[in-house]
Amino acid sequence: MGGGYEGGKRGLVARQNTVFKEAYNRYAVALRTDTALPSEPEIAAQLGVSRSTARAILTRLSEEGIIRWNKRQKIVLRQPTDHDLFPSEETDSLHDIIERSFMQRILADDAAPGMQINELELAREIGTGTTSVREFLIRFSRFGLIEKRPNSHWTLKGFTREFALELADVREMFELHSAAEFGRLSRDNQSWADLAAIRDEHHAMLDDINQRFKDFSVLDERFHLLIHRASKNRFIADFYDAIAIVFHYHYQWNKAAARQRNERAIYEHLDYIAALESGDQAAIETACRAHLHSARQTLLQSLPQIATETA
Amino acid sequence: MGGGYEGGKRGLVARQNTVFKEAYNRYAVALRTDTALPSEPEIAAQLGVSRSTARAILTRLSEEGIIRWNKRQKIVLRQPTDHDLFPSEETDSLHDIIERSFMQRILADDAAPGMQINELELAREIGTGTTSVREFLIRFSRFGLIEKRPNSHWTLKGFTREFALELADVREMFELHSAAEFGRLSRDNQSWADLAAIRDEHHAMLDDINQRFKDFSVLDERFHLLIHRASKNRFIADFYDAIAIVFHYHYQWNKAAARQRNERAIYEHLDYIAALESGDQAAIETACRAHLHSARQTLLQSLPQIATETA
DNA sequence: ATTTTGTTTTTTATCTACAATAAACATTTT
DNA sequence: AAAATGTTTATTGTAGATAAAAAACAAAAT
Repeated sequence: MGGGYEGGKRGLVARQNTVFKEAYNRYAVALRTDTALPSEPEIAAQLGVSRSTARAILTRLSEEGIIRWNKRQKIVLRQPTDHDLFPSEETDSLHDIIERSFMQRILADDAAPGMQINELELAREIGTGTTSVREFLIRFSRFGLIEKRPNSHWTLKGFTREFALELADVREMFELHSAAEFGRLSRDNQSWADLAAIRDEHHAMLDDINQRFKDFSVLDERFHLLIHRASKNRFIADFYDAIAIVFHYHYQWNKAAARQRNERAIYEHLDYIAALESGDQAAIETACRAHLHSARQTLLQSLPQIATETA
Repeated sequence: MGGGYEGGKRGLVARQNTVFKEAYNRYAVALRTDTALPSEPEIAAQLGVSRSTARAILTRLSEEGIIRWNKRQKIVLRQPTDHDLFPSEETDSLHDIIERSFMQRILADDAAPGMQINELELAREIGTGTTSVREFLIRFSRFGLIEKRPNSHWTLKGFTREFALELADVREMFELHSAAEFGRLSRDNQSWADLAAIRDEHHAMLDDINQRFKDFSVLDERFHLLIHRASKNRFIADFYDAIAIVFHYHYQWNKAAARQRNERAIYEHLDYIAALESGDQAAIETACRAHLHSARQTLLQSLPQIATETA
């Protein structure tokens, strides 16, 4: 018996076992016939879940005849098939479902700044309870795209020109600070190796730019994240997390001129990386400013042309 | 009948009518015998509540014999006494109660960094439901003093030296930016008048420093808030809101050397204000840096001497 | 003695319900 | 006609309940 890890229909149940299902899928696809599995605590650590969840996974694998399990002996009997896995709709965490659904709505063209957001309506549309939606909105409010008046509704402030400018200003302050800190890291710091690896990936992407320009945003995020981590400042790190999420969704729906824009950004990154590696603070600042300036232009150009915030 | 605005004991009821009670008190104390009261929408606007709540207030005032109410005619019959008002425990919003209670706990000496925070325990201690505590913690997490691992507990990161240094770094970046923006405001902007008023208040406080040094923190907050508003940047404004709350509670429990510290800060503010009024960007930067430097020292000295964050 | 498994307890995540509050609609008064 | 009052409806804020997931405790195996 799985001890409480039974399935159920969304909306009728206190909590979905998405952690279990997602981890089950992850573990199942990595199984190889005839191998022996490690101890329960080790499996739990590998998957990043508790031992209770790891045991639930083993229980189900055993029930499905994928492994033979007897105390310490856990042997893979057969390779799991696609049929054995949980469908992807059941493995997404509720938070991710709400986030995706909400971002689609607010980045859609008909979401006008000033529009009010209704918790119950949103919950019904997503097929979830109001508490989860509320908590999501509270967390999301730190990104500055929505705002609430107490005892009243949330208001969509929107992805406007004002928002983009305010975001760019803070981003520039933070990145100049972080880049300077990065330049001061001792040469045996792991970050230098990571930077070199990212540099090489930029070159590789450039060699095949026509095919790969769509992968740039992931690389871009990793690069800037690496720089921001050097500042060892939780406020800067948090802010960059926020930026990354907003950009992730924003650029997903705004792919105009991506190839040219990305190619240019790659060259700027390479200059920026060279400056960092030189350790020359003046050169770092110059390259950082140059890149930030064009990143700001890119951001402004990607905005819907009408959106101007209403007070 | 108040139409749903009946009282009840906390914990047995879906929602406390603190908005009503707080607004009732606020309105009652301002009443003057024999005056006539304005229309319902106007009362609602004065109090910053909905007309429904305003009507509930009028209903109760009428029931208590404080006013005579007949449609448009609302006449004050007698001055309300202290006995007519709701006790202060019933007028605090749940959010404020949780905030106060939580800040007391985490700034108490026995709250060690790394300690885990239990939602249910906290809710029981405060006498509230878990949902409200959860939502509070989510909102509070933006201040960087607590952190959560999903599906697991919150961890107290604590008011440590690392926290203070990271806070000070961001604060300095933001304030230098805001001060420069302030210097660029056109001379007819309202902020210049506000600044002059605050300057005068500094002088007044200095004249009577032995009595009034305890009021400095309120003035300090207003001064810096005014400067930050000049940047018109939501991220900067939000960050300063966070700082203000943290400082409010922190300095409330750390009053050591307040007189001398505050007197020095007043002089620095006056230099800073003079620089702003001069409009000379170099002078502004110098005065701003000088004040921020000593504010950082003050903050570091106010820390509990042991607290060093554990990874 | 330490690690692993077996079992129980604690805590979080989420749903639902309902009073407080806001907002909308309808009627009356100026 | 515009503004005020009267009435109804919609929405938010909070408590309480419960399954999932984590964590703690206990027994067994190396």
